[in-house]
Amino acid sequence: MINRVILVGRLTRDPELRKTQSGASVVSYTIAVNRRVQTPGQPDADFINCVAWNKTADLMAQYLHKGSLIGVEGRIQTRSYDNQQGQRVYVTEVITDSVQFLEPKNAGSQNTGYQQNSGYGYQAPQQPSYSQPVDDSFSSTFDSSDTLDIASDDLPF
Amino acid sequence: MINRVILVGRLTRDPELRKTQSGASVVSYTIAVNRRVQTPGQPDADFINCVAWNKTADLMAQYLHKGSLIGVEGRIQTRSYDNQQGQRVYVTEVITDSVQFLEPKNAGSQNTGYQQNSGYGYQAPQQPSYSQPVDDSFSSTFDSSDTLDIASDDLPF
Amino acid sequence: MINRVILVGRLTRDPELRKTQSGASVVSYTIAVNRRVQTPGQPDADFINCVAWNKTADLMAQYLHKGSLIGVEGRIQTRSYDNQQGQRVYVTEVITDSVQFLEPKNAGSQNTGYQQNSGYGYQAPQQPSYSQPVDDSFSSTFDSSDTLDIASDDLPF
Amino acid sequence: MINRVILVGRLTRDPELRKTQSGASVVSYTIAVNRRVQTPGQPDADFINCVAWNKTADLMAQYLHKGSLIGVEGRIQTRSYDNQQGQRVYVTEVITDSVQFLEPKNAGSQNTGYQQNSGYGYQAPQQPSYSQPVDDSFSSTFDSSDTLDIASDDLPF
DNA sequence: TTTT
DNA sequence: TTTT
Repeated sequence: MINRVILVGRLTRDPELRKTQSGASVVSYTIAVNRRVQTPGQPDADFINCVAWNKTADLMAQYLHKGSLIGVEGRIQTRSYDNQQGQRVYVTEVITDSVQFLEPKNAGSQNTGYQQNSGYGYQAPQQPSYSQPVDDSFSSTFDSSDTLDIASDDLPF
Repeated sequence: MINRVILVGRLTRDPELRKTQSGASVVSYTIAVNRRVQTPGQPDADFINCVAWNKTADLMAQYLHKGSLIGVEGRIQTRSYDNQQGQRVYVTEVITDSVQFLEPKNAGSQNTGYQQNSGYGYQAPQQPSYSQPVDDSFSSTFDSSDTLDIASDDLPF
Repeated sequence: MINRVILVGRLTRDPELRKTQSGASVVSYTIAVNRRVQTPGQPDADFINCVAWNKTADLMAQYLHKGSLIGVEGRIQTRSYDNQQGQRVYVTEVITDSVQFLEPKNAGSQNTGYQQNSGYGYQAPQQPSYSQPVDDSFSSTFDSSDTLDIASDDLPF
Repeated sequence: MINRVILVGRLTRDPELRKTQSGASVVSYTIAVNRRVQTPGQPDADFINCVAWNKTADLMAQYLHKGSLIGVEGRIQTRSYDNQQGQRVYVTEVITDSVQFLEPKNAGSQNTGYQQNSGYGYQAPQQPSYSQPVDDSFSSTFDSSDTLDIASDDLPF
C-alpha cells in the first residue's frame, strides 16, 4: 500500500505552532501550489493543508514564513471532530514526512526581519484528534548550499 | 510547483458514477491504504476520497468494484459548497490522472457477480462546485497482461 | 532537494541476495513496469534495476520471486566501478526505501513451491562501491489483508 | 504499473540541446540532488541524468542554465548502445514529463550573463537509440509569478 | 539479460 | 480564510 504526496509551493501564512498536552510540537501550515494549467473561472492554485510534528514542526516555525517556497513529502490523512453544532467535520491534511526550504538563505533572512514565531513557546494544546506525536529526527542543514532541509521520517503513525 | 499524489490501495465501495449537466462522466470512489506502521488506538488504514473524470470515470465504473486493488496517480484538490445549514463545507479529494488495475483479471471476475455498476447509466448530476469536465483520453488496455490501465492526462483543470 | 521514485511492477527474476563483508544483506532485483502507452517498435516495459538493504533485503529474498507484483518507494542513485577492461562503468539503481507485496498471499504461496533463495546464507560480498549498509527496520505484516509490507526508512546514505 | 520520479535539485551544467533527424528537440541535463543524510565518505549529492523532448527541451535550453533550481516529474528509462569497443552500454535516464523553474526570475538573470545557450540552434543530432520523439504541448508560463512551468505530458513512449 |  |  502506498500513500505518498509530494508538493512544491509557497506557504500562504506563517506556520502555526502548537503543543500537545504531552508537550510535543505540532505545526499546521497551508501550501499554495500554482496550477500548471490555468482555466478561466477556476482558481489558479490549490491550497493544501498540512501538519508537521516534533522537530520538523519546530524548525518550520523557526525558519519558514508566509511566502516561503518549500518542497514537502508526506501522506494524506483525514481526521474528524465534532464542531460546536455537534456536526462531524472531516479535515484532510498532508502529514509531513520531510520539508525542504527552497529559497536562497539570504532571501529568507531578507524577508523575515520580523519574528514570525513570537511566543511560540507557550502555545495551547487544544487539538482534537491528532495522532500521537512521537520523537523524530532532524537530519541536516546544507551549509554548502542555499537550501535548508528538514526531515522527520519513521513517525510511528 | 508540484502537486503529486500516488496511492496504492483497495476500493472501499463500488465506484459511484454520475453525469454532469454537460454530459461528462464523473466517478467518485474511496481508496483504503493500509498503513505501514500500526499504532494501537489508531486506525490501521487511511481512507482517501478520489474523483475521476470522463473516460477514466467510465472505465473505473465498468471494471472496478469494492475491494479492487488499484494504483492511482493524481493531485490534491479542495472544493467547497454550502450545506443545508448554510455552512461552508470543504471537501478534499484526489483528482485522478491515471488508474492502474492491479489484480489478475480472473480474480476480478471471481470476486464480483458483476453487479457493481447496476444502473450507472441514469445517475443524477447534482454535484456542486466541481471543475469543468473536459475531454480526456484513454490510453490503452493491456490485453496481454492481467492488469488494466486507465489514463486521463492533460485535463485542463 | 527531493529524489523520490515510486514503482509498481513485477520482478523479472528472483531477488538476488548477497552479504557485504560486514555481514549486511543486500538484495538486487529488477522490476518490469509495463508502459501505459505502447509504441510500435518500442519496448512495452521499462526494466529498472533496484537494490535493497538489510531486513528489507532479507524479506524480499524470502517472500518475493520472479513475477511478483510489488510497489517500491525509493530514490535514484548512480554508482560506478571499473570493469575488467579498466573502463569506468556507471550503474544507476533505485535504492529501496520500502517495498509492498501486492499479491494475494495464497497466490504467493502457490507460485513458490520452490526455494528461490536456496543457499543465500553463504553469498559472497564482492560488490564494489555500494554505500555503507546500516541497520534498518521491518515494520509490519498486514495479517488482516493479503499484502505484505516491508519498510526500511532512515538509512544513513 | 507505475513508474514515477520526482526530483528537486540544481542543474550541474547548462542544458544540452540537440535535434533528431526528424527535427525534434531533445535536451539532456543533469540534476544534482543534495542528500538529506550526509555520510562521511559518501557523496553528498546524487547526480541524475535526464532527458526532455520537444517544446520542453526548447524551453529548458532557453530559460535554464547551470545552477538553476528546478522540479522535475518524469519516469525512469534505460536505453543502450554499442560503444567503440563493441560493448553494450546501458544508460539510465529520467524522461522528463514536466519541469518547474523554482527560482525568482530576476535571480535567473542575475546569475547568468545569459550565455547558457550559445549556439544551441545548430546542434548535431547523433544520439543513438532514443525513442521516437513526438509532438508534445507546452502548457503555460506564469507571468504573474516568479516561476516558470514547462509541461510535456502524453508523450507516446 | 527481462515481468504478467 | 490563501502564496509568488
